[in-house]
Amino acid sequence: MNEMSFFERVYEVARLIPFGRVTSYGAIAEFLGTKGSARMVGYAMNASGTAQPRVPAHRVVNRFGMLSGKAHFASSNLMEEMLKSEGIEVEDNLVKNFDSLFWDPNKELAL
DNA sequence: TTGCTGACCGACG
DNA sequence: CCGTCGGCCAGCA
Repeated sequence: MNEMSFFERVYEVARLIPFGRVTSYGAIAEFLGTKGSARMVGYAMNASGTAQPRVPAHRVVNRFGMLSGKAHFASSNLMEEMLKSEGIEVEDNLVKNFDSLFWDPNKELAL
């Protein structure tokens, strides 16, 4: 469970996101120890489409709870639909109750 | 090999 | 308040 590439580590954390919860790129980056490299997390998500098992990239949003990566899904509305499917309310590309739904790996996992 | 890019974040004016 | 810029660093041409 090591020797994994940066991408795989991102996927690992992303898969740990509970159903109906969301987290941010920065939170994952911080958990991985590369806080300033939140962009890498997003970049990793870009390749998550080929990763297996599938990574719930739709549960990963930016710091404001905005669906910044929705444009990278198969359909522009797919991300929002998936979130709604989990009971997450989305309005104008923004996750409602983001503060309540926010899942911080640093806190929840807290090794 | 070097350089550009990027699903972000925080700081600065 | 709002727009702009730099930094972070792993992939890819």
